[in-house]
Amino acid sequence: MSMLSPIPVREIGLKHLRQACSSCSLRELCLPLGLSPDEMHAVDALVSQGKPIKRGEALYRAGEPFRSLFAVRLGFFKTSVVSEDGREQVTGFHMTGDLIGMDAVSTDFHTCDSIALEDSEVCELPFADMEELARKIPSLQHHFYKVMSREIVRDHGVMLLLGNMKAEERIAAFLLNLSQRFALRGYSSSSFHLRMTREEIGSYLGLKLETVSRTLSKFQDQGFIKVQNRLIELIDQDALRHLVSNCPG
Amino acid sequence: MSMLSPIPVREIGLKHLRQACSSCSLRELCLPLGLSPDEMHAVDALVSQGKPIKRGEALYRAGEPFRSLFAVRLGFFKTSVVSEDGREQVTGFHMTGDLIGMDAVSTDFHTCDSIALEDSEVCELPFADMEELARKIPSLQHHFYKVMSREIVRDHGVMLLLGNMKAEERIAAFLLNLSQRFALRGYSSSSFHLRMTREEIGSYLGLKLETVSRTLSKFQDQGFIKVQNRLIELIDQDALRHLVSNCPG
DNA sequence: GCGAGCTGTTGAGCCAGATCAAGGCAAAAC
DNA sequence: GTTTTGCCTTGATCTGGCTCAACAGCTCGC
Repeated sequence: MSMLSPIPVREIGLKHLRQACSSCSLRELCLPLGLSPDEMHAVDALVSQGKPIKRGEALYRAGEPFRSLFAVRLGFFKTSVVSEDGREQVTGFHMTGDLIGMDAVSTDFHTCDSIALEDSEVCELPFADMEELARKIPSLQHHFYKVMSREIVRDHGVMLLLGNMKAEERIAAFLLNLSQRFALRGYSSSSFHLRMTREEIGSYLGLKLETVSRTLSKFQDQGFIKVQNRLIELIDQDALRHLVSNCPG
Repeated sequence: MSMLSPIPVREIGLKHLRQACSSCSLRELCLPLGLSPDEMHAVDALVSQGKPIKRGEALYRAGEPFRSLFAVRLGFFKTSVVSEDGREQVTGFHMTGDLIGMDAVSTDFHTCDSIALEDSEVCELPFADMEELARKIPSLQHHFYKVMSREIVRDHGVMLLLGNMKAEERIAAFLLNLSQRFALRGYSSSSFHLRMTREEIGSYLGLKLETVSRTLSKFQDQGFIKVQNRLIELIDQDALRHLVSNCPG
């Protein structure tokens, strides 16, 4: 809760705080623009809202059968894959409005774990039903193609980061990316709370937690940011941007 | 041409060696199984076959408007993204039967370059038309979701490799992956020709070309493989597999 | 057939980031 | 309110892969 919160709560059932996509302020993040009232209603009928996930709990785990995509309504998730020999790679951090689970379409089983990093709430989009509905609503069909494509593009960006960038550049890029995503959701872009540990940041960026810690301290010494545990304040975003795009030497 | 070649050539037009998906031996790689003859015919009507791309030429480049996905019919491609400051990251190598260009759906512009590493041929799948057809053919709609999802899973695998593995493990994984993909297409899994330079391998794996070269030499010294320029022979696949899954220490 | 580039190999030395180690702090548990 | 536990920071040292450099072998154009 805070700047983003204004999701009007409308009670429909007893068990659920059931709440329609049509009245959700995150609509434009999860769904295509320009749905007619009828179409919107059809979507509402399929999506179940407001499933709570406690901090530390898994929304799903690798190997579980796939049924639904999930939209993060509130909170923060990490997704990660684990190799046979037990090494974890965080593949993404996901916040309000993000759609997750697309990797599971390929095999009908989830291929990664999705863990809540704070108390969260998700909406469930049964994929088979959505696919059927998408056949009647071209923009919905296209939307899902787009969402998956966007994930591919994002992954390519991470590959670029992991394959080419130095520790400082990675961290700077990471902070700027978070900042931008918070801004897009109406939160402050210059001051935010990290939901993940240094180790999780490191796993995502291909670094050890000590390197993450040291680099943040260094940025603080240089006056680029202020770090206080998980509270980050960006003081000089331009300096960070400069680091990301000018480092190659 | 060689073991995979038996695509019967059937002339339809004068300009094109037009050839139907319905009679293409790669069908099961590009298209869903179980299409009816009518459905197959509808697909044939949309897909234009046999566009040749010379070695070194671009199939498309980042920034170009998106119109179609492409199926590699013959040959070998690399795709790569370039950062603002000019660093290249190879995001994938693509061979016969692979579908490429999915990243472009998100913005309607291509986000990466696709370069032929040998003389190649592609089929063009106009995406808007395919989407429309997919509304009438559920399995086709699902197929494209699956293909994109598979790309996401693959990318997560690369992220794991780039984030966690050592040089030797990366190279071993790379060789095994190529081997497996050649096998799937009816080529030898133990002896193949690399279509890419050491530098391109390095870019894909987040290593410098010297490291790639050294590691291949080392594997040869250890008797795991035989290297003769771009010709690779896998002598002891188990040793390579062992490297990939047992290295963490 | 011959020279000019690419492409690949190998060596020597160096450095960014990993590893190992020791504490400190803050929130949760008891 | 104290202990526990997990998370973070910082220092010292080590090393895998990078950098720089020299050269060898192919391939392609002429």
